[in-house]
Amino acid sequence: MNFFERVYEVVEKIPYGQVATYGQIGWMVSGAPHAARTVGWALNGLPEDRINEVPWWRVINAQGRISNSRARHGAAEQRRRLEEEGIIFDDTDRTDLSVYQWNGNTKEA
DNA sequence: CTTCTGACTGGGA
DNA sequence: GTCCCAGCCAGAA
Repeated sequence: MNFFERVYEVVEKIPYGQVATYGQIGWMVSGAPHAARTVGWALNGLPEDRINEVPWWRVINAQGRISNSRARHGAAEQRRRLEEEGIIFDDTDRTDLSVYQWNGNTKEA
């Protein structure tokens, strides 16, 4: 299993209405505290056919903001999807991680 | 093998 | 609060 696939699997486990940070994903898949960049890079290589099955839009940075400005789909679409899930954005386009951040557990919150 | 880059992060200005 | 700089991991050239 490649690092990419592991990232995708973890992202797929993010529950509806919740988000996870790149650093969090990185720690879960590789155990490295600073693998966040690699996670973003992995999602950057996310195949188009997996766009609909991997909730990449639930992955944001540690600041609670969207960093995918350079991504293909853009931050606008990501924000729109998150808002549809009930996630509220601040005036500075930030979310409250203390409320929406995924605890890493798929079974119980 | 070495070098570069990236949807990040944290600290300092 | 925002902006800029240096460091981290994993893959591609």
